[in-house]
Amino acid sequence: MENGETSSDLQSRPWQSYNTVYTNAKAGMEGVDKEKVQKVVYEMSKGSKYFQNEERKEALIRQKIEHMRERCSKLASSDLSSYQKVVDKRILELEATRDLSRIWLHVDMDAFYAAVETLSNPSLKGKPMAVGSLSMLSTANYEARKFGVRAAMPGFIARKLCPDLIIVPTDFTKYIHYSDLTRKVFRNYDPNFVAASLDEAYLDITEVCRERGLSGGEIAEDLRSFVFSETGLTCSAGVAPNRLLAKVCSDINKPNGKFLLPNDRVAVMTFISSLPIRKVGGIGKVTEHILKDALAIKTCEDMVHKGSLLYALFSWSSADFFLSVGLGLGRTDTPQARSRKSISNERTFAATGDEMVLYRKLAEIAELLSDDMKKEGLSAKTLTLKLKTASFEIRTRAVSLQKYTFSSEDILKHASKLLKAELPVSLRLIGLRMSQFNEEKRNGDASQTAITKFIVPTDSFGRNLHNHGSMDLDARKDCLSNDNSLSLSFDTHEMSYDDDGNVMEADPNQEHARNEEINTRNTMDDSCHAFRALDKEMSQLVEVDALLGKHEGCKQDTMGEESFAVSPIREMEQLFWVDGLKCSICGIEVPPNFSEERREHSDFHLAERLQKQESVPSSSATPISKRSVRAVEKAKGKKGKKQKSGPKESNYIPIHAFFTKSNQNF
DNA sequence: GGGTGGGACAATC
DNA sequence: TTCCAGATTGTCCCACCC
Repeated sequence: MENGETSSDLQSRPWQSYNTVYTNAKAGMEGVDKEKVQKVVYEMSKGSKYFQNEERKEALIRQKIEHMRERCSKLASSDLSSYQKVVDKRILELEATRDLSRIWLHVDMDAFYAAVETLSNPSLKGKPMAVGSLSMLSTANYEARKFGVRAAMPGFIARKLCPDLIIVPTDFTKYIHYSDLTRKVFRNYDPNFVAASLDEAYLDITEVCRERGLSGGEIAEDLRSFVFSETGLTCSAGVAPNRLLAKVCSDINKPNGKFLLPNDRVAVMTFISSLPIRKVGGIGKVTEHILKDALAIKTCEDMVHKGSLLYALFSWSSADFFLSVGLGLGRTDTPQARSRKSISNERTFAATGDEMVLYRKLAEIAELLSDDMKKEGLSAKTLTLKLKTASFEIRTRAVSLQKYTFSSEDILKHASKLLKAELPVSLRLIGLRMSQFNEEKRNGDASQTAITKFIVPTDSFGRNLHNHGSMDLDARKDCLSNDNSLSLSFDTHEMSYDDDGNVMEADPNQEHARNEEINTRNTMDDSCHAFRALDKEMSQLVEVDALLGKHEGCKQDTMGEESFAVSPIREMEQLFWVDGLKCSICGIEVPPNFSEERREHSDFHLAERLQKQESVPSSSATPISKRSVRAVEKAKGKKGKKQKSGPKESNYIPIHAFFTKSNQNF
C-alpha cells in the first residue's frame, strides 16, 4: 500500500488501486478528478475477463516486487559498498560521454488525429471528441481529456466519463497527408530529422541555430509558427542537449507550447532532480511500479542515489540505463536508419473456441502477412504465433523454419501446427510474426530498391498504412528476380516460387490485378471470391491436411460422407496458360493483360468441372467437390443443403471456409 | 561456456 | 446497446546443443 492508504480505505474505495487505464501522466489531464475517473473505470471494468486479467498481472507484479524487496533485505552492507564502487566508476565513465555541444528539438503535434479531424470538420471545434471506436480510442482532444478521456481507453468507457463525447473513426489518409506537410517544414531545419511517428520528430538544430544566429528557443518558436502556417495545426516543442531530455521537455508546456533546457550541466541536473521517473521514455507502468514500490525510487535523481541497489538487483544494461537517466544523459547523435527486424499481423475478434473459425482466422492472417512481406520484398525464417485467450492471457509460440519464406502456404502450414498444439482453447486474438529476415536478399540490389521505394508509411502505432494499397509496378518488379525459368503461368497464381519459396517471375499485369484484388478484397463479390479461392484452397488442402494428420483413419464428416483424402486438384485438369496465352483446357487465347477475363475464364472452367462432378452419382463424387459446390452456392447466395452439426472432428478443417467469407469479421 | 532459439513481457505510439 | 487495438522492438531468462 502506498500514499498512506489503509486497508479499510481500499475496502471502501477499491478503485483506488485500479490503475489500468487512468494515468495523469498525459498532457491536458492535470486538473482531472482522478478518483472520479478511477471509480467509473473500475465500475465499468470489474468482473470482466479483462479486469480479471489485469488483477492477475497486478498480482504477478506485486510478487515481483515482494521478491525484489526480499533480495534487497538480504543485501549486506559490504555488498552494497562494493556495488557503490561500481556505481561510482560508472558515473565517471558515463559523465565522460556527456555531450553538451548539440541542440536537439523534439516536436510533438498536439492531439494530432483529433486536430486533423477538427480541421476537416470545424463543427467539432470546442467539443469533446476522440478518434477511434467504441472499443478503443487512438487519441482525444483536450476538451475530452478534461473528463479523463484519453488515448488507449475503450470508447464505451470514455462515453461513460463524457456522455457528449463525439467519436470519429480514424482516417489515416488524412493523417499521412498532414504528417507529410509537417515533415516538409522539419526538413528546413534538419534535413536528417528523425521521424518517431506520424506526429513526432527529433531534429538536430545545432547547425541551423549557428547558421541563422538564433537560439534553440527562437528556432523552436520559428518552427512552430511555420508548422501552423503550413498546416493550421499546433505543436509543442522541447529543446535540450539530447533526445531523451528534448522529449521530456516537449511534454511540459503541451499543448501549443515549448520548453527550453539550456546546454548546461547544472541546469540539466537541476531539471532531472525532481523529474518523476514515469516522464522518461522507456519507463512504463510496470517499471515505475517496481522502482517505486520495491526501492522507493520516484525521481530521476533517486536513481543516482540508489544506484548500488539498481546494480545489485537489475541486469547491468537496465541499471546502466537507469543511471544514465539519473544523470540526464541521452543520445546526441543522429541514429542510422534502422532496418526492420520483424513483420507481423494480428487481429482481434469475438472470443471463440470453434476450431474451424480459428483456423479460418489463422489462414486470413497468414494471407495478410504474406501480402505484406511480398510488398516489402522480405522473406524470413522464424514464425511466431501469438494468441490472446478469452481471458486475455497472451501466449506466443515460435518455430524456426528450414528455409526463408514469405508464402502464405508455408506460413499457414507451420502456424497451423503451432495452433494445433494449443487446442482446445478459446481465443480473442491471433497474430503471426515473421522474423530472422534473409539479409542477403534484403541487402541485395533488387530488394533494396524495393525497400527504399516502398518505405511504407506507418501510423503513430507503427502500423502499415498501405496494407492493401497498390504498389509502384516498376519498383515491385525490381524486387523480383529476372529468372524466367518458368514459361507457364497459372491463372490464379500471380507469382511463382522456386524451391526456397522465392519469387521467380511475375507478370506486371497480373500483379496489377492482384493489387486490385487486395484493394477490393473486402468488397469483392462472394461468389467470385469463392471460385478464385478454390484453386488456392485445393493446393493448400493436401499440405495442411497432411500436416494435421487428417487423412489417418478418415472419419465420416458432418454430411455422412467420407472425408476427402485426395485434393481434387489432382483429379481436375489444371488450367494454365500455354505460352502465357492459350487456355490449356479449351485453347482459347486470352492475353496476359486481360487479367479479369482470365479470372472469369478460369472460374468458368472451375464451375463447369464442379457441376460435372456433382452430376455424377454420389458414390463416385468426391466429397470435396460437393463441399466446393456448396461453398460456391452459399457464396452465390443460394440456399445450400443445410449442414448438420455433426460430432466435432478436431482433425478436420474445411478449408473452403478459410476463404469464402474472408475478412468479413475483420 | 558460448551461441542460438524460444517464450514472456515491457514499452512506445 | 456498445464491453479494452495493432505493430514493432528490445530485454531477460531458460533450455539445449556443440
